[in-house]
Amino acid sequence: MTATARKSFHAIKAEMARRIAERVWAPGALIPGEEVLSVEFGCARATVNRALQELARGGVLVRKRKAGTRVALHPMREARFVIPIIRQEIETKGGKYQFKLLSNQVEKAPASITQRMGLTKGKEMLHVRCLHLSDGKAYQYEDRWVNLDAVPSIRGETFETISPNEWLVTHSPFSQAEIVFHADVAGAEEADILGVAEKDAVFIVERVTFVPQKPITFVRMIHPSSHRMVTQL
Amino acid sequence: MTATARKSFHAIKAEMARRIAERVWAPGALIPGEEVLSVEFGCARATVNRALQELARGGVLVRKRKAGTRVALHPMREARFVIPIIRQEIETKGGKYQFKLLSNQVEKAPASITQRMGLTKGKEMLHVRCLHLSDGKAYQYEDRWVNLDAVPSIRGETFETISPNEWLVTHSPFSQAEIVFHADVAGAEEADILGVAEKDAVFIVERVTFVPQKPITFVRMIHPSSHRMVTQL
DNA sequence: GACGTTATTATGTATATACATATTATGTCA
DNA sequence: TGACATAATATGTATATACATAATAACGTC
Repeated sequence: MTATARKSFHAIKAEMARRIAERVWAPGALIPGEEVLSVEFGCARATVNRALQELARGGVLVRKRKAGTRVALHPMREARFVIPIIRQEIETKGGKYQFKLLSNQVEKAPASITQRMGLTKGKEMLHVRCLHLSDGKAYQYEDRWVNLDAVPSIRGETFETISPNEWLVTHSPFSQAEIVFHADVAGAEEADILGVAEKDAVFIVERVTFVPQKPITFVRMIHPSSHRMVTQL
Repeated sequence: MTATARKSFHAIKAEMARRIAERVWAPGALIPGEEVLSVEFGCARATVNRALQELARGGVLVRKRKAGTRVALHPMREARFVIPIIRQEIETKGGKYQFKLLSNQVEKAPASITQRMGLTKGKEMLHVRCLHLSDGKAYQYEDRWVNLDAVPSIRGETFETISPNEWLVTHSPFSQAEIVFHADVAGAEEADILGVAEKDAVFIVERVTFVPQKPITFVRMIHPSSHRMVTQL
């Protein structure tokens, strides 16, 4: 008991999660303070604190100084999913990854893009379009605009061996992003590229990445309706 | 300096995040050890450890015992979104929430449902369908199946004042869930209920919740194509 | 009783220390 | 040289202690 039985915060966290799941600690109820729990679990307060903080960050507990800790009334639990680079995503699913460059040129960006990135209308940007395939089948159509002021060195890149996705990941810093998911019907061009029927449903992910005050890239990723985005919690 | 300048792990984390974002610490590079960093930042190793651990959990760092800490080569950053209860989601967006119960009865569940939940084929389950509205406009069509063995007390509920969503959140435990997002075209019934054209795109979220070994509920939530799911990271 | 001040209290964070654990590097022996 | 035991090392975790901070409760004044 003195040697082996050092309680880890993992065990304590799990036990507390169990109590919440099984309603030993009901939603909205105030749970014992850290001091009390540390005595109950036979460990230091810091250990209980770590367990409680992690649960609070997961959204199942709500903590307030002086007021104490209570079980979240509406467990607005957070779903977390990883946003891997597309090649990894495909290879993880067991597919053979390939990509096809469709176009790569500097153009005046349409208002819908510049507005989204907070840039001046009609700005010249790099426009790259490519198709990512899994086992030879269209998996994602990527339509990307890159702010050349932020990443000037991308200008000469041919993207023959590396996708714009990976190039940016390894060559450009970024610290913030906004991601939007939605559904739409495929336009004529999209349908043609993805090899689906026009007006078929598509799953769209749009992402703007930037460092503070400086937009880097806007990308619109379009998946056929067979695509599933899955997460566990 | 002695009193005020106690470095918080927040500040250290931010500084390290900056170094990663600005490529002072390049992708794949090994960064200094905790001991070294604690000297540099003038704080305890535990403080550096906490900052490093949080960054590692966010996916921008990869840590391995003995091997050290390095900047993630492919920042598989995780997007985290909160899954609030639908009423909160609508009210947060500034809409007036209402819901309409469409049906509520015990039926034999179709194979697609029982299979998804790991239950025996043809099992009797509670089938509840309802429509959530924002400012009077269809926002989400909810089609739910509840395992009566897991939540027997739901049998008598009329859902006149509370939605099945909220009822379950407050009356049923759950510890795990699987969530799937995808796009599809609206079927005739869905289109009718949501008030959109048939074959229009819809955004679908499906969720199975369960406690270990015991499925609780399967819900299919269908949004019109105007729906946007947004997250920042 | 309304209102502002002060005490109290639970959580939040920092620190020094100690030991645990995983993994790599090294050294020894056949 | 190769296999295997051993040492070295960076991170992982626990603990006691101390102080910071936010929010409530208690109190006293007007």
